[in-house]
Amino acid sequence: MKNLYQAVKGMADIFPDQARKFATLEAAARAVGERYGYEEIRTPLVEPTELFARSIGETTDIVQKEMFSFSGPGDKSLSLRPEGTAGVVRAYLEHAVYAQQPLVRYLYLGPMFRRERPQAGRRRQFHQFGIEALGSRRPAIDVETIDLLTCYLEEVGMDGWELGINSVGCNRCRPGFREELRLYLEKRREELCENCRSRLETNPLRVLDCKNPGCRKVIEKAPKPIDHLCDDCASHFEEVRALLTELAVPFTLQPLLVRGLDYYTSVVYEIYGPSLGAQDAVAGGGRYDTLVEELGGPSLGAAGFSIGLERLLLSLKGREIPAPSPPSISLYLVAVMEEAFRPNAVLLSRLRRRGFKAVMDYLNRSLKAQMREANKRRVDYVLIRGKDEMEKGVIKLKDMKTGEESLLPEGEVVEKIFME
RNA sequence: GUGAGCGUAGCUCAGUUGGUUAGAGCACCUGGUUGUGGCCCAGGGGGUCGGGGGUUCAAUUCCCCUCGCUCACCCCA
Repeated sequence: MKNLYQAVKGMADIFPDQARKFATLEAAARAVGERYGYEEIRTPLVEPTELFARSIGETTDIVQKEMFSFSGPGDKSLSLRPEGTAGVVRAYLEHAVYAQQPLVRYLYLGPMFRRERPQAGRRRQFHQFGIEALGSRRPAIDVETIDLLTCYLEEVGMDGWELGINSVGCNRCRPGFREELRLYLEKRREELCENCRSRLETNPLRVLDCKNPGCRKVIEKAPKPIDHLCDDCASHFEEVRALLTELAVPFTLQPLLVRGLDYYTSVVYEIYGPSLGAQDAVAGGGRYDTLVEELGGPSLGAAGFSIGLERLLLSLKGREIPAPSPPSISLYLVAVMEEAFRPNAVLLSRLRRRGFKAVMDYLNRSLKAQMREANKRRVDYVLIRGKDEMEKGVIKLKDMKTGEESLLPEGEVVEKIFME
């Protein structure tokens, strides 16, 4: 058979094997989130393109070339969300949550979309778990989110991660720094890659992040944001580091760390995973103290992070990821003859409602084939109903581990299983 | 957007220096017990060798184009 259709490039089908793992990561996210007081919020997958352009930044790669955009009603441009923060802040403002609660903690889970060329650890549709704390400027909130993140990593069994942090300054100190950096880079313009030359005009901070060897050399001696912080930013960053140290959360200062989303201010950080190769950033986050106001809301502090589930799974590869729910006793119902099919179907429903994991055959297969299937499914018990059982008004219960069989009235099946 | 690699069965892959019915392992189905699983045995289904064009008596194999996938750059989760 030839396939008439195939999945859109970069959009993966997630089959049960893999879906189980996602479910586990998601369950852990909610569990850890709850302990820290973060509650789930679900916002639309589609938002006005302008929302993303305003928040993430007009000049960022994400906005300039990675969004799935299309025209909605009234020719208004809409986009599939490339990240989660913009939508959460939009919802927060639209419903004036700030007027009801001075500090809110949100958690979100779901697919994000970016139109990049797919490769290891990168899909066009990928999944993130994210956290947003809106309403406080205290360094302790930054630390709370980082603490939550590292707690989550521990919870899902990841080790070998590294936390890199930096401060990129706020609206007060950044413009001055940006200009100083721009002047410095301008002088050595010839040594920069083409990409960085255009960044010079649009977003000079991004040059610090360039991996091009030529640019690296220029960057070495470039002014760093951390040396140009205003007093507020400097003391904020100091407090964050002090608290992290006190909590024994290991981190390294990375003066060149600048995030690719423009809304970040002050403290930023990334988690690097082991054995991830080129795409080693598993999670990223930071503070965004001006975004809420820029989107038309009150002036208040906020911080958050997001973690990529596909990448987390990649760095967890080879590791046991526990099933999200404890396995229950499993049964397989065998009908030896057509007349047994209906009573089995009825019993099947009853057993399921009693909490058993139970299935039966719907392909009119032979007894042998049904037994094979039961075995393949590794069920604990098989219930067999054929001519003999029908006549005697009983059903045969077979313990697949021991091979032991017993005849008993249907009503006693449940008791019998629990007794053993 | 740029570069590289790869497309043979559901999966993992062999093979064809151009030549009749293209193979293996796993998976799937049936049977070996008139009503019983695993192991074993026997048999079976399933491929226009990614698609199109060219060269040739003959192409899955050679050439060209195209599509798809993967990886890397870029950027990010």
